[in-house]
Amino acid sequence: MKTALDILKERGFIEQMTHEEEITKLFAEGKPINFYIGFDATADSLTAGHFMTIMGMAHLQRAGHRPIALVGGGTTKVGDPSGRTDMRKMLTDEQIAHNCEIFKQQLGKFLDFSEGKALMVNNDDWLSKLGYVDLLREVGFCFSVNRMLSADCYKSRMEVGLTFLEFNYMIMQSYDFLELNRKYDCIMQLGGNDQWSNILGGVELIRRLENKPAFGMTFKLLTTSEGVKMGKTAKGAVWLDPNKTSPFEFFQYWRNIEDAKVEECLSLLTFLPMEEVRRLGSLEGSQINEAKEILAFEVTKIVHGEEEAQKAKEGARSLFGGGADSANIPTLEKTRADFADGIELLQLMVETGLAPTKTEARRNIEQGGVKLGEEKVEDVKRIVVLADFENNKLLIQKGKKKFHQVVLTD
RNA sequence: GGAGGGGUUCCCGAGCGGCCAAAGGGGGCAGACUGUAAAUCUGUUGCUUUAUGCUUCGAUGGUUCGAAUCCGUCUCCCUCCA
Repeated sequence: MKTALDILKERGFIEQMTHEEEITKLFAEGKPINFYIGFDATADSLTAGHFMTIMGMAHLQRAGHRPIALVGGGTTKVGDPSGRTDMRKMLTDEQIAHNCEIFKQQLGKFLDFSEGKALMVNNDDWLSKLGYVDLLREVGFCFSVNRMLSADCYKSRMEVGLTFLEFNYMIMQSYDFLELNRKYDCIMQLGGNDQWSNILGGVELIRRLENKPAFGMTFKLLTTSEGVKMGKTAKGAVWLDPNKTSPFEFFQYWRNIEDAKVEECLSLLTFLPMEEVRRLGSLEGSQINEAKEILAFEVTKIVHGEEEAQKAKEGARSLFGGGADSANIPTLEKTRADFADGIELLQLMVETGLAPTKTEARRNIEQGGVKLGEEKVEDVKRIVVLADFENNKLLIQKGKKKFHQVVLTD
């Protein structure tokens, strides 16, 4: 009988764990385990980066364990220095509270919170109430500054500077674990591998203070083969909020994943059985495109629902397959009156977001990268007029993969 | 608190009175090659009404025909001392 741990291991989630033998035994007993993962509310949406972690939680929940999703309203006020070479921008309390609300809603889509099958907490509830001296006396003596400084998450900051505020982050996170342990009997903390030292802090704190077992595990971080964190683009993160990253863009992100990462992504980001994952991952040459499409579809389905995933898939197929059905690609609505005198193509490209500025749009045209429908645009000063539309639609293509359509609405 | 060093375009980093919209690298974008992949090669990379145009080199005030470059003030960061 496979334990939840076996499943996570088989799918390649696990990077490190604190007490492997004990953890293995614990899972083998089959009793529900209360575990937690924290999400700091640094932005107004979760990202693709969080998604993998959430999948880990979902697998554990499916196996009967109880996740505690912790939203870091309090820790965000401090700012995690892990993996950063500069200090985080300070957010206002209102922004943080706002972000927390959004995180809660989004998390609710991926985990089953009914009938106490999962819990949602906000560490601001207790961290903000801590008294400085009380905290120092309660947990301060458990932390060795020498050891903290040697922790990985602070190393990168030793040269450029680390503020006392950030230095305390580890203590805050450790305190969270202690609090959850006391209140909800939470005995395990998971997180991305960059959280390893923060997690260790909590595990050791509980073991010392409560004299009880506590465990930590970290998940592998998804990176491209160059080692760049996956889920990031030049424009920023790939968001789970459809208003920040449209389902179509989201789909395309995974559709364009590099060959070498297909199997890993299928395994970590979908619920497909492992035999299927391995079969798809072993496809070679252009056949691997089939696997990429399945990956993109499955991930989009989990995040945005089956309907949106289907639309994105069809939209992509028609665009790249040369079909004419462009119903599901990003659209800009315009009225006929807007085109009375025609509109500069440069202007339209900026409005659709295909180019950030007119200069950039001009450059794209000069370099031969812009198409109107089937026509390659040669003239930088091209004016778009009603006659360019077909069935009230006009497709603008920039480069090979960026499409946007303008639709006339009257 | 004292003494030094520094803040340059998305990032790193040169420039130290005109030849600077600012070297080089990274990243991005476009083109070629392809499989909506990777690698490679080429071009490009402040903005606009493309011009002997406009706005940029931490902020501000000055010197100068002319300042990223010199001077004053402010601000932030780093190192050493206390």
